Amino acid sequence: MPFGYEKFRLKNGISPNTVVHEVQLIEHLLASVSRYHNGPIEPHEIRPSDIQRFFKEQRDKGLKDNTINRKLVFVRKWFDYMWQIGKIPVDFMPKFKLPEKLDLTPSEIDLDYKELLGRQEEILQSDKLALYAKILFLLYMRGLRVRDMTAIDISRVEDFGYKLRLTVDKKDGYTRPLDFMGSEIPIIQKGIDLAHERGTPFLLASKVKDNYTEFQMGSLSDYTDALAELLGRPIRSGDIRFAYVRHLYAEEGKNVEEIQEALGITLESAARILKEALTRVRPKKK
DNA sequence: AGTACACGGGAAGGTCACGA
DNA sequence: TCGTGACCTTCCCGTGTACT
Repeated sequence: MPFGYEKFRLKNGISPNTVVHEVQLIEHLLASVSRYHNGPIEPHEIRPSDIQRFFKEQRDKGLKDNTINRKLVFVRKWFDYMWQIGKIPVDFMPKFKLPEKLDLTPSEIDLDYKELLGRQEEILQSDKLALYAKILFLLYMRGLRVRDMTAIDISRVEDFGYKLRLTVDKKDGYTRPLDFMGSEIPIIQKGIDLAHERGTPFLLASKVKDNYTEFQMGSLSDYTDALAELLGRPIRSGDIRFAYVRHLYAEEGKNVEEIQEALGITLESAARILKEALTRVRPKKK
């Protein structure tokens, strides 16, 4: 809405979800500045001090540095657009600095992959957990990112008898083989059967207006909450992903190339993730 | 190698349909 | 009509990758 920004962003292929947040932030900013000046303000009248004040307000609300940083980026982006379309004569945002430096260092991950693995059987056999919760657990444990879980195609399954292989086409174009063995097989098989029954190609599906579509993000918490309760710890794909990579390296002795292969990512990504995994993940010491 | 950036993950909580 | 599960919305913010 702010001066055609929404359309502009959408036209540039930015996902609607993101645009909504960007626009919202800009609207908040404009409202805040106008409130302070006791009346509507034109974009070219906005001063760096207005931005400073806005972010002080944001900070006082208790927002984390990362959020501040992200919002700062949104504001920058909008100013650049406003400058491009000639609505403001000068764009001061590239030089804009907040009074305090933002702390963007990621937190430590307190997670022992081996311990989690030790509880897998309990999860798979639990009669308290829905099928999807069990399938999700298996996917999480393989270090999948959620966005790669939501559209797993069951037609890409191979049955080797002793193992079931699902080939996942990831959103970034790479593919990722997932092998399931032993007691994992009946769980995945049930998921595949259910998908067939529902007439959908997705291992995990959601019903939207009487049609089964790819899994909806919002349903995720139903299952991860149940898992979290049983395990007594939150289930976050990022954390488990890092713990998994650390496990592959430190416990299974895999090298970077093998990790790259296992995750279906580039070598650079594998190296970076491994580095971060080794610095951030703290498995329990007994 | 460090920083900037794009945008997707996920927590919280709401709504709605359905069966007991 | 109450509980439950499936789906949906909103908002905060962390992660992966591109850029310099």
